[in-house]
Amino acid sequence: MKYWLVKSEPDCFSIADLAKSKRQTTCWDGVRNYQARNFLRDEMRCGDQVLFYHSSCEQPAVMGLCEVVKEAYPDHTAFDRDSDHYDPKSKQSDPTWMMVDIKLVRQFAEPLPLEKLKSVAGLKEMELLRRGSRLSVQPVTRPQFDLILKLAK
DNA sequence: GCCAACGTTGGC
DNA sequence: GCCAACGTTGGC
Repeated sequence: MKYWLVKSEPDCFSIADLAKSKRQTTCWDGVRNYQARNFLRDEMRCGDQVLFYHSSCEQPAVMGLCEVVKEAYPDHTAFDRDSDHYDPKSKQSDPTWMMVDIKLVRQFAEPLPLEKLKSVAGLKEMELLRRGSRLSVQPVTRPQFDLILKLAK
């Protein structure tokens, strides 16, 4: 099993929005970065555990835990002229962009702020904390993942 | 294939 | 709103 962290701007789609979604499940659309796409497409498997992170907001934080419930399939928003994520270069016959479905497992009782993560010795190597890191879908190691769940209690 | 210009991300 | 870091684009 693998472990991941995905970023979302809460103004756009928050963990509360996920909690309100049908079956507490959403398609993770709009990823338009090749490295992130490759993780989604090539490595994410059903049952993988996913940390849900709020970015570009007042308090950037890990908000809860999700899991992958559907593996990669074409991101239809890339074909939609009216979508913010429209990409004319992605063709139905050969889709450039993919998405997975994730389901909420549980929201943390308290957000686990970025500021806190920075102070934890065992998380020094996290991709999230790397200077200039912008990956919106990123792998998390098992020890990092376990530590974050422990901190979230 | 290089690299400057530009656009985006995301913390602060 | 600022700005550093990064990714992409496109001329050459």
